[in-house]
Amino acid sequence: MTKIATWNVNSLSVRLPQVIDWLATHPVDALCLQELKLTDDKFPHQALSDVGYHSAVFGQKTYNGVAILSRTVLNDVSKNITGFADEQSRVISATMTSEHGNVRIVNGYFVNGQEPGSEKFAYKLKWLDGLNAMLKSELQAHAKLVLLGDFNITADDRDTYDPEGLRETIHHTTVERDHFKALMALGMTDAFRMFEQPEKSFSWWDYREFGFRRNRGLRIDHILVSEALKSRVTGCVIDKTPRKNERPSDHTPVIVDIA
DNA sequence: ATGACGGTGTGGCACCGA
Repeated sequence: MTKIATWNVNSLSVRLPQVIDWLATHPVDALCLQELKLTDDKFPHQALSDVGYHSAVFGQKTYNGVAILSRTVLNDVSKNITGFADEQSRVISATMTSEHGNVRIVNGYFVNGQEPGSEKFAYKLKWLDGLNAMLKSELQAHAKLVLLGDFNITADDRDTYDPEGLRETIHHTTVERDHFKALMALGMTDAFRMFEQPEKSFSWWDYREFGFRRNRGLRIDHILVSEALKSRVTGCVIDKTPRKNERPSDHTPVIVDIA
């Protein structure tokens, strides 16, 4: 069994103790992090190595920053989207060795986009096009591939607490969902939806207005698996428990099991 | 229509996230 997880930690400096606690109870083979909000030189390699993880890191000051933690050595690490000039540290890819042979991991902190029609929204769509192009070539090189992270997109109306009220707002627009579908069209499957799931399953809740307590959330953290892995996927769950911690991240981990 | 909460960097707040 190989377990791979994703978690937007919203500052690794603040959340490191929670990450280490979580790994103790959920000793996944790989954990992909987003929103490190720290530079490479501040990354806690030693603390994570002490609990058995190698790390590949692409950090940035204040914003963004992504990393892959793995029990086995990570090879062929690449940063950002090939062929897409980006000032922001949003993607890190690496190959992990597993019982299934090599598995390519593409870990992304997708652009938020702020508001449809804004410059940031235009950047989000261009970024998604760039990622799509990169994924196409990654899939040609690596049949067994996982694309995961904070997508900042709800895949459909099941992924939001208020489908009608939030229709065509950020994370909910048709054009964002079309870009999500375009990634799936490359041969990727949303692992979470391969299985029956509780209604109103979310991976993010606003800090404000008791968002978590009222389950006013979104499912925007996703794990997509390639065709070659799909038949081996035996489960995919959201672990809400870290959202109950003191000083939690606003996101919570998602885990996929590959038999 | 706005802000609400939390993180960062810097500064007595502004900016950003989703």
